[in-house]
Amino acid sequence: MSAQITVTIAGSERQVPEQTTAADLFEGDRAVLVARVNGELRDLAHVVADGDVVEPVTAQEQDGLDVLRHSAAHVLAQAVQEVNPKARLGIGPPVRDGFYYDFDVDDAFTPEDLKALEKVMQRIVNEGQTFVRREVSDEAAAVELADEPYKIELIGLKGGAAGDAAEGADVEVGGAQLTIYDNIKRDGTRAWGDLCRGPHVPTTKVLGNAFKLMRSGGAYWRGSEKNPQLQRVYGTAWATKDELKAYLDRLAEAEKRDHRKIGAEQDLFSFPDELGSGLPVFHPKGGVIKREMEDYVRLRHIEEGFEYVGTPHISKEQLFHTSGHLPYYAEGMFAPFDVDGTDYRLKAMNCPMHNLIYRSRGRSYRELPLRLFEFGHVYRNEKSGVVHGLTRVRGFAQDDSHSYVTAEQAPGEIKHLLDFVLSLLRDFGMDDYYLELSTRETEGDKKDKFIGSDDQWELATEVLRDVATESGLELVMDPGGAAYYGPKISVQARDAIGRTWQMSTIQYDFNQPERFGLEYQAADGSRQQPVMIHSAKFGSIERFLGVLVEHYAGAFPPWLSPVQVLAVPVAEEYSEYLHDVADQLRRKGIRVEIDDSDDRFPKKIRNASKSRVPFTLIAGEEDRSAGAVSFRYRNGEQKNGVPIEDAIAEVVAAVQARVQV
RNA sequence: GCCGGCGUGGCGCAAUUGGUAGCGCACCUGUCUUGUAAACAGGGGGUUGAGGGUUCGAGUCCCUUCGCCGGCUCCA
Repeated sequence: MSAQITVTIAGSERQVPEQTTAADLFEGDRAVLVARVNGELRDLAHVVADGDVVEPVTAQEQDGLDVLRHSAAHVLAQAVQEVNPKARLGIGPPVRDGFYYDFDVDDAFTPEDLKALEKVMQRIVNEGQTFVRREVSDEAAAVELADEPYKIELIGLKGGAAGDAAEGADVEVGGAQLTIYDNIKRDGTRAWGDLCRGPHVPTTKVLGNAFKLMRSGGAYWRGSEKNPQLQRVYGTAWATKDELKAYLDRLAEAEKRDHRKIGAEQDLFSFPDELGSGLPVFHPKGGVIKREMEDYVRLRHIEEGFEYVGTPHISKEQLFHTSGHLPYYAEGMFAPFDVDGTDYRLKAMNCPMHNLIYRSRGRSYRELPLRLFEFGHVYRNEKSGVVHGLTRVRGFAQDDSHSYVTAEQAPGEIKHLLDFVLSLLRDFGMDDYYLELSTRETEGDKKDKFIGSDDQWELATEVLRDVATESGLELVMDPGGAAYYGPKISVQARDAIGRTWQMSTIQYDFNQPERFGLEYQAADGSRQQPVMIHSAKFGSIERFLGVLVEHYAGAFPPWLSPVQVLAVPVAEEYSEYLHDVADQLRRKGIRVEIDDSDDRFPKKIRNASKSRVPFTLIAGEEDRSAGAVSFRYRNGEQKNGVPIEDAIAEVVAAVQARVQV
C-alpha cells in the first residue's frame, strides 16, 4: 500500500493515500464541480499532494458558476464545429450571467442556427462526455492547432500579455503551461478538444438542462475595431433549471420596464424619425418629470454654493482648439458649419464656455471655490450603432458644473461634490451604487488620447482615489476610461432590478486652466493657476430620466408623477363635486386630472390603475354626503370616506416629502 | 462606424408559393352611467418608413437610403 499524505479538507486535516484526487475527497457530493487547492481552482481529477489545503467549490459560489459557464462555452464551441467544421475558434470565457464564444464563420448565426446548436449541445451534455486535461508544449500545441489561427495567436501572447489581449483571453492561455482539454466520450474516444487553461467541470452532464443560447452578434477579435470581426454567440448557464428560469424571468421583467416602451405608453417622450437618430422630444407628461428634476436640481445646486449661468449651443471652432477638444475629442463632435466665412461647431461639452466666464475678469483667491453650473445642452456625434433610447442620445442636457479651486482646495471640493451627488441620487430613490475610477492608459493604442504630464496625472488620480476610498463605497478601476484632460470618478447606480448605469461623473482637470490661461491672484499677490473640477450629477437629464422610468417601472413617486391625482366620479352626477375637490388640490400645486369620459365606473378604475397614477380619488353618494372622498392606491388598496381636508393634506404631504407611495 | 435582424393605421399584431391590406385596443358619434381592472351599437383612419428596380401584378423579390432592435467598439 502506498504511503499516506496529509491534506486539509474544508478546514479539517485528513490522512489519505498518495495519488488521491480531489474527486476522491468529495466523492458522493455531486454538487462539487471543482476544487480549490491552496487557493487555486483545479479539476476534480487533480491529484492532491502532501500538505495541500483543499476546499470543495460548487455552483453556489461565483468561482464554481464561472467554471460551469466556461464549460458550457466549450460545449457550444464543440457543437458549432460539429455542425460547421470550417468554423474557427476565438475565445469563450464566462461573463456575468453566462458565457460567450467567438467564431470565425462565413455566415452569421441566425436565430434558427442558435436553436439547432442548442439541440446539439443538449445531446453532447446528455452523452456525459468527460473534460480531460492534457499538458502540451508550445511547439506541440502549434502543430495540433495549426488550423486554428486565433488560438495560435493567443499562444504567441501567452503570459503577461494574454490578459490584456482581450477580455477573457486568459481563460485560454493564462498559465505558464499550455493545456488542451479533450472531451472524451463514454467509449473512450475523443470527441473534441480546445486549447484552454481550465479548470472544467468533470463531465458535460453537469450542465443538465439549465443552459440556453441567448443571442448572437458581431464582435471584433481581441476587442479592437482594427481587427477582423468574428461572430459571438451568447449563452447563459446556471446550476439548476429553476435558476435558469429565474434568470429568464428577470429578463422578462426588465423588458417590461424598458423606458422606451413605458415612455410611449405613458406619452412621456418620443424619437421622431424626422428629427434624426438620438434626438428625443419630451411630450407634456414627460416634460413635467423633466422640469421637476431640473427645478429640484437647480435648487440644490444653489444651496450647495453653485451659481447658475447660461451659455450658447454653438461657438467658433477655435474655442475647441483652445480647449483641446479638437483634435482630442474631434470624433465625438459634429462637423463644422460655415457662418460668414468662419467655422462654427455645436458644443460637445460646456467647460470651454464656463472657462470664458471665469476669464471674463480678474479673479481673486477670495472667490474660490468658484462654482458655475447650468443645464448645458451638448451635442455629440455618437456612432450610429450606439444610439439607444434615452440612455445614449446625440443631443442632451448635462447638469454640468465646474468648480474652480486652488490645488489645496481640490480634495475638499471633490469630497463636497461626491457627497452632493450621492445625496441627490438618494433623493431620487437610488441608494445602491458603486464608484469607478477612470484613469489614463499609459501604453497601447489609446495612450495618445490624453494630454498632460505624468506627474499631473498621477497627482490628479491620487486625489480622486483618496476621496473615493474615503467614501467607503465599492471602488472599481477603469484603466483608459479617463477624459482626455483628466481622470474621473463616476457613480454607477444600481436600479430596482440590479442593473447598473453610469450617471454622475467628477473629473479633475489641470489641462484646461493651463490652455485657457486661467489665473487668480493669491494672497501674496502672485498669479496662480486654478484647478477645475468638472461634475455632472445626473450625467444627462435624458439618461437619468430614462433610468428613473425603468427604476420605478413607470410608477413614479408623487412629486415626479406627471399626474399626481386622478379623480374618478362613481357616476356623472358626482363630477361637479370632484371638480371642486380638484380645484382645491390645484391651489396647493397638485397636478390633478378628472375622468369625465363617458366610460362607466369599472372601466375608469381600470384606466386609472393602468396609468400608474399614485392617487386615485373617488367620490359617489356616500362620499359627497359626508364631505369626503375615497382613495384608491396603486397597489389596489383603498381608504373610504376620507374628509376632503385630510385627503388633500395626505396628497400634499406625500409630494412635499418626495416619498414613494 | 462594423456584423446581423427588422420597419404594415396612434399602440399591439394578421395577411397561403408575389394576386388589389385585416383584427384588437385607442379615437369619433349615439344610447348608457351610483362603488373599485373592459356597457352596447355605429363610424372614420393605412398609396405597408422613403426612393428606385424586377414583374401582367410587390406589404411580400432586388438595390439605395432613413429609422429601430440585438451585439462589437465607444460613452453622460
